[in-house]
Amino acid sequence: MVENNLKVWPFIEAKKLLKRFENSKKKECIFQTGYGPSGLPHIGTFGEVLRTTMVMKAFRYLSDIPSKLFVFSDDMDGLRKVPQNIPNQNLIKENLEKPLSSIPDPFGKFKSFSEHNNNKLIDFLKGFEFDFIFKSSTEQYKSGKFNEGLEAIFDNYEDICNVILPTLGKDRRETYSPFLPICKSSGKVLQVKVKELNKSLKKIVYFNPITNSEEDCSIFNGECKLQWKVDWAMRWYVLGIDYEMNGKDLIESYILSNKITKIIGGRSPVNYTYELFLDEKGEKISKSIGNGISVDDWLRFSNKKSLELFMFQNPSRAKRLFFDIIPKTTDELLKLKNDYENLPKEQKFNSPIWFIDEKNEEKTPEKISFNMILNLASVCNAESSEILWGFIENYYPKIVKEDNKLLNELLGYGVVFYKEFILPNKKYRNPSDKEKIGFKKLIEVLETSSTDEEPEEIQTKIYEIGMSLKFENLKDWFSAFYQVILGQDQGPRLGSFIKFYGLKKTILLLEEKLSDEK
RNA sequence: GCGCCCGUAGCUCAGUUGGUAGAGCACUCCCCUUUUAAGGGAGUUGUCAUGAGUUCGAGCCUCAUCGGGCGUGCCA
Repeated sequence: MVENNLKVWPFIEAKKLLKRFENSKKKECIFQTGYGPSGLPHIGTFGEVLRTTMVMKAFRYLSDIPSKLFVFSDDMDGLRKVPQNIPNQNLIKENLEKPLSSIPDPFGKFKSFSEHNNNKLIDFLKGFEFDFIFKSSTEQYKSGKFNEGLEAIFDNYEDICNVILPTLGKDRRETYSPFLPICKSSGKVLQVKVKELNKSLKKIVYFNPITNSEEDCSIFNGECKLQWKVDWAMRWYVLGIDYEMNGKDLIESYILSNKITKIIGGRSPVNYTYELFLDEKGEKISKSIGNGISVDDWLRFSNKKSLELFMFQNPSRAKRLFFDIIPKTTDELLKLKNDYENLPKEQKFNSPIWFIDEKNEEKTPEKISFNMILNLASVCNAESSEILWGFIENYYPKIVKEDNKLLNELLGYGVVFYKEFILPNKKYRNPSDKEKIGFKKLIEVLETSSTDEEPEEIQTKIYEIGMSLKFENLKDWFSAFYQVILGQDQGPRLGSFIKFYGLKKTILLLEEKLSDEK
């Protein structure tokens, strides 16, 4: 059997699901990932959706059972703190503790804060062409779709409390309730003790500190929501979730939700715990601290596929997420892509490429690595990818631009890298009188040169200027160009540089530096 | 205190079911060079955190110790 050779983690996960379906009458396999819309989607959200999608892909290969992915937004949750990265902070402050879907959009574009963030998430995920169905918690509650599950929780109220209460601290134990009523006068999510269950009317009775009176509310149709761990269990139960992964920080929550699911007669999904992302110092990445790097950061310096590769590798191992791994991962991607074609068919399934870029249409010349491109960008004033392309073409004369879309893309990232990290750190020194004469001569020579000239010819002309000025060490003449004109100690071969940078542009650059001098 | 994860070359990390320790970067040398390397080739680098145990054989399995991270309140 081919299946025995499928050893990468998404296939191992998919096989667990196959086993689950052996004794099940279920006709559909549902995957779920969760998202808290109090902030914008971050790299953890992305990783979870991507990795779940990879399991789904493996499952679809192994099984004919239809499958779908729910991306569930907890937009019924009360907002506890004002996020620091948004406008109209006062507006949010006035609406704290209300469900996210009842808080106005501080950006003024949508009906609510959560709708804004939900839309950001959907756009974000669509940008990666994920195949998913979005689910809003608020919508599920208010439409009554959760009623069946809410009733199951209500009917097992005591058993559930007996599971949760021992895990809570003393203070919280006093106020805990699986049901959190939504205050009818203030709209806030109330964390209050339930005094009584009205079993015939399916209502809860509680003391509302806002109105200072005893009130009741139905458990149905969004009049109250469930506390998180119970909510998770109820959601598995009602939506029939078969697979959900979570970060290591949620292990305890999963165990509890698992117990609750059993109590209400459900079956917990197959679960996979992935490790958290760490920053450069080895500490947990957190949205509020802002350490580590974001999806956007990554995509400024490399492509989506490299980020996907990073997410594929070793989810069960804590990984440090900082800038240096971007070029590294990109080069691994290039290598894997180049190797993929020659893999025996059964080995292809174990390659990350099968999961992230099965068609694998775009490849790069074997000898060119992303690290090399970045080095190249840092030495040759890479203001545009055209300049980089010139150097590459010079080195690999047979290369055809139209056939190397991916390479071109990478050159673009090289330019970004140059502008971001190299350009701001440049230090230009003033030329000596002798060097000034040399540069003026160089301008004259370039002005009379044809644009057809080969790099070698230009190189010879520069060399001759150096000779005519009798530099003690000819190297100093070339160094002067790097230090005065390019703002760095070393650089590319000048003949090539001027050719690819452009004669006219080089003249302008020289004139600019000569007149800038103070 | 308890639970889980991690500790492999100077740095960042791979090491599949136990079978002679690997890669990239860095470093050294050579090639290429009418100044250079961004390139090509060769080379150096390890008490696999420590100590014991199981085994013919341990980076991998077991136990203990040390060091780091996360969880163990609330919230999600």
